Amino acid sequence: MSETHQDIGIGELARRAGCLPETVRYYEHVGLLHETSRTEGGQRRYGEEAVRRLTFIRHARDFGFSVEAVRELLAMSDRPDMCCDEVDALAKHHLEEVESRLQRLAALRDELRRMIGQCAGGKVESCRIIEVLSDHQLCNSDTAHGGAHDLGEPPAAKRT
Amino acid sequence: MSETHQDIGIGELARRAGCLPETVRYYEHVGLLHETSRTEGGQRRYGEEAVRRLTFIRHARDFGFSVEAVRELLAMSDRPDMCCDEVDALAKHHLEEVESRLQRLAALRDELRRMIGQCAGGKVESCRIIEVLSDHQLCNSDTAHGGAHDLGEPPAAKRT
DNA sequence: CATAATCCCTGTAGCAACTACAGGTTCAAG
DNA sequence: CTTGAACCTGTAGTTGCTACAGGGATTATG
Repeated sequence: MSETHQDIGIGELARRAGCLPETVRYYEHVGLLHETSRTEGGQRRYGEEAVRRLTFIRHARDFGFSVEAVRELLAMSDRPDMCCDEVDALAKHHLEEVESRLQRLAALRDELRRMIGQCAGGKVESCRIIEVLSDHQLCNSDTAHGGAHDLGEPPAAKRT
Repeated sequence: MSETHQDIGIGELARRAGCLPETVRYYEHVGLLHETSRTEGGQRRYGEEAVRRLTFIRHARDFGFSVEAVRELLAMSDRPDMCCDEVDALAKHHLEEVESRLQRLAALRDELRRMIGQCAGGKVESCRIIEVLSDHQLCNSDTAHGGAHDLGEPPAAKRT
């Protein structure tokens, strides 16, 4: 029966959405979260609406939507009367990207497997892995893993 | 019959390995490429060895190896007498990461497809996509796409 | 009421792995 | 000798946060 209006702090908000207070301030900074009311001492206070909005953001991010895409999704969900074609288009576009990343990642996996499978375990001198990395010709160019830049490296996600 | 020693510039080197001069300087800065000889005017000159090394680096990066991993691979390929077990281990570890990313990406794709498939195309108000993003309960928690942080967003790769 | 234990504030710097300038120098061709 | 391309260094931007530093606010306890 408490906490119905603007009575939770940034830490509690973050906890409820599964992120850190820093992330909340970051979202405010980049405009995904509106500025909220403050206590006399200047500390942010939030209500249920903020919890929903932040949860939406986190969830969309979990789905791999970029912050820019989330901004658009939020703008759309703020206008319930609008036709959801744009939402649909955004999601479909995102799906295409995910599928393309999947394909290239799968090709990469195959190459890695092949490479590892061919390593006989001797000296580096004759290591198939080093060889393949040295010479592009040696790998299956059909499945062309044409660069992994956009299939993403683990950005070292530490959860405290 | 020319360019056998140290007679190509940074631009040509970059072109041959399929990257930008800035990238070459970056690799030198972080120690993947050794410092090279300079002209009297201070411009870098490279030879075939640099081309091979840079190609190796780019190829390993294309395979998704981090710069740190590439550093290790380079160190190993610099000692041909060593046993290639470590190379093998590094590649296998990388393969595992790729496979785990693949799985999560596939789960994500399934969720996206489901979400999009359920969108009936009316108003945002009743859009299934917005609903799913708003409420985690609505998505298939079994295939738990537990956060896409480490499956990677396109880092906005613009090729000029 | 004092004090300690948390919380929270702003602002800045850092991560990966580059890319993109700005403002100046050098090189190669004509 | 002059033009224009290539090159130099150094710094700032990108994405999406995370991690401080050096304070102030709030809350719980003695």
